[in-house]
Amino acid sequence: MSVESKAGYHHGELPAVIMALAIEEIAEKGTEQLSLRSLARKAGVSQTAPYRHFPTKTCLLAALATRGFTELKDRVRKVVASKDSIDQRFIDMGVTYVTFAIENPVLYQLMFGGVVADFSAYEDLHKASRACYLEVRLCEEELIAAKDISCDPVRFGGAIWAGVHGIASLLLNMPPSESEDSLDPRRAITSMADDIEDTIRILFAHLLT
Amino acid sequence: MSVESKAGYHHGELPAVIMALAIEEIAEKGTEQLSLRSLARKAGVSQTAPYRHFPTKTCLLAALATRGFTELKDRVRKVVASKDSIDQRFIDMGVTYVTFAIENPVLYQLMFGGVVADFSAYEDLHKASRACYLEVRLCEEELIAAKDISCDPVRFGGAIWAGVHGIASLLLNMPPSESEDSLDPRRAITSMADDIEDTIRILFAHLLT
DNA sequence: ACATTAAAGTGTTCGTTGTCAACATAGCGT
DNA sequence: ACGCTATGTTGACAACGAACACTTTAATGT
Repeated sequence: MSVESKAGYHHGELPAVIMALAIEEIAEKGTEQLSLRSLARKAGVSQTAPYRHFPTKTCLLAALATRGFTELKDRVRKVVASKDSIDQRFIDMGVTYVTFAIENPVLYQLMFGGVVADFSAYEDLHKASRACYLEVRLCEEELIAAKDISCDPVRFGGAIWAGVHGIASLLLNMPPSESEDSLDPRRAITSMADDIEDTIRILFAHLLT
Repeated sequence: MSVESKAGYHHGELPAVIMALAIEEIAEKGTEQLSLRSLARKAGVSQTAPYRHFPTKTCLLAALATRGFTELKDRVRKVVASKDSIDQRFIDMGVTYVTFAIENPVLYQLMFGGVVADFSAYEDLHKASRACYLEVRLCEEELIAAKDISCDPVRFGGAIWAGVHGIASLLLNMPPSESEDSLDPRRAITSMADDIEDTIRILFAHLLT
């Protein structure tokens, strides 16, 4: 009917709608309780319609993780492409990373929580995660070149990534009873930078002598 | 009978058997594909027998996470209780943490991967995670006292925890194509300490001036 | 303008799963 | 010996993931 698609077909919006609803439900009930059928009901379509776009439940989760990697990559790319100083760019990259995690906790958990067991089983996801990581690496390598840092790029990248990723995970998983004020990414990173410098120099350096 | 009954009842071993099998299956197929019934079949018991011990599938996952937090806490406690120097104790704590993550990837992901959405819904899990975190904090506070470090303990703890947790997550989620040699926890930590010290001093310190 | 076609959604079905209630058995304390 | 409680069994049911054949929409080429 020419009636305004009230109950009409969903055009190409169904995948986006399903994904959005999935994020909501995962945030509420967790990955385990998520059901494609209930998503379909909430979207007002047939119970098996989502399968046209996501052949399997894990495929939906993989698609969400892929979207996460892609968006994070784009955000980082913008930072890298900016005209700011290399130092500022690097800091912004860290802030961007942590900000993304806080703004998209569900996606972040799907990306790094191990729910999707084997990335290589989903080509898009595998590619996206790789592309995202390479973008971060690119920022790091620029820095290495600019600062003439004398260390293995892989190890360097690992160290930085570990720090940033650790902050993000910490902020997401922290019991809410303590340090409520530290939800600001910029504060968290500078905070960490401040303290960890002394800490690591004092402690871990011992092991290196 | 004192003889181990072959096809008899499982006595009190069923929970342990189910948990062990669950870890295996999760490692292979991921959390999503895990089924209590298949576990029961593999254990050679009735399909609903596990339900006696784990009223719900998420309860099983929560129990595994709880076990993880408890064991990690115990390991950290041993380190804290040792007679080594405070510096050494602290380093050992970090190594213990990362080692645990590498040795028990499934447990670690259940503990921090967000599969169990709401810890406070499972009292044991909530308590165990809290106890584990407090144990780490205790080690950190000893260090703060010993070194007379002038910073907020919460921020200090956060920084350290982020670093260690980041290393662990990094080692677990890293695509296997790069840096295969870095699976040794001690190397990973010293590696990070080596690089991150320069890195953070060079970069993040900029922000603090 | 129209027929053809691929994409998107529907309805139905099947095997499996999570969950539950009713029943059975082993081992324990008394 | 007796009953109690732990634990495991049996059978049942609704919901789910997944597969299939079918219908409707939108898009396209001639």
